[in-house]
Amino acid sequence: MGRSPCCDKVGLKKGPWTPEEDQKLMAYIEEHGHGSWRSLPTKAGLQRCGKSCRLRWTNYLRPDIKRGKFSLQEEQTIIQLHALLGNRWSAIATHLPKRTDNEIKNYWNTHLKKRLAKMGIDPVTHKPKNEALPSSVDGQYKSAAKLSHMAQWESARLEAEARLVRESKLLRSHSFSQGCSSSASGFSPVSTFMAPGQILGSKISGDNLESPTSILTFSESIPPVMSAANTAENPKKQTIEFVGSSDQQGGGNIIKEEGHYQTIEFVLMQQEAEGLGFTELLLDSSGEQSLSEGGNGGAGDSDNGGENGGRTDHHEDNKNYWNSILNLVNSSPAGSPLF
DNA sequence: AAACTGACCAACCGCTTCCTG
DNA sequence: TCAGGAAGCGGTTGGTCAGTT
Repeated sequence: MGRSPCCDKVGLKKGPWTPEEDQKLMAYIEEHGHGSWRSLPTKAGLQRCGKSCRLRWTNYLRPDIKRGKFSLQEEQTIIQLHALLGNRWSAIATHLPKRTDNEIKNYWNTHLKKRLAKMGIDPVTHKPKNEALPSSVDGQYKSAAKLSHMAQWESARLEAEARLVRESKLLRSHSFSQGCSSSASGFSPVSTFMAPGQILGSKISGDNLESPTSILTFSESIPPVMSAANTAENPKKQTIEFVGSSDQQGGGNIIKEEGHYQTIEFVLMQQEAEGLGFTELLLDSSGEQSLSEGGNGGAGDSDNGGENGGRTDHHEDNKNYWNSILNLVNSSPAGSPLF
């Protein structure tokens, strides 16, 4: 595209931020908001480029950032979401409140990726490294298909969320107010994972805005992301309803394709029937056994009595893969290296 | 005590996407 | 519809520090 680097101007400082610079930036944003990042440094009296200011603010100075070690649940969430979404750090970060995409990315690269690699799991594909990719094993395909559907769904949903946020900004700026068809339960139509009202890391309070392209309607608010405990202890009725027409992207992937709709509906019905949360559904990719069932999943899981003793086909491998991830995180205190 | 090594993470770079005129 | 600017995003780099030799 040939865009000129924003930090090329002479006199602009690079490198680590000093406490004084931090102070200036925070003071300015607290008073004026960030506004245009490009013009901010001049106004705030900083010898930095706008990009650097934005990064410093979003990754470090923002008051709603949680720093420090990742909890067990956060690790679990990252691994699961990475399996679904790949390196879409910002998308993953939307499900980890108070964590930045940069922090998650760093944590993945320095901790989680290595753990998976040492387990013999390809951190990119989340498959055992020695597993031949083409496989005709029925169960594996089913699992893969299910995951794939969920990934598509999640991907489309994220795009819809982004669009919704943009629309909400637009609506606000035009003082446009319109009745919202979302249920009075306080459900924010944007997320199956986030806390109600929390959109892409920011809060939209009060007004439940409706996406013109797709609406996910849940009978109740969905518990925060990947809260296995929440979903397991408190399985809630979840129904999905797509309303309206699709546009050219995002949610259209789902709404246009009847088959996907039905798949999602089916999966959620199944989930509901089994009392499983999304986490369990994901982890229990074979659909045969819930990982959250206490303690059976240890190293001895593969010789779990009964089925075809000693058989290690792809189906089994696939199932055990997700078991192993959860066992890994569960058996390892957060922050203590396993290997 | 010094040199070396590896882990960690803040910050940068450059590409992509979005927005606006 | 298009071009250019602004912001977002993910990959990568480089500085710092702790542990080891």
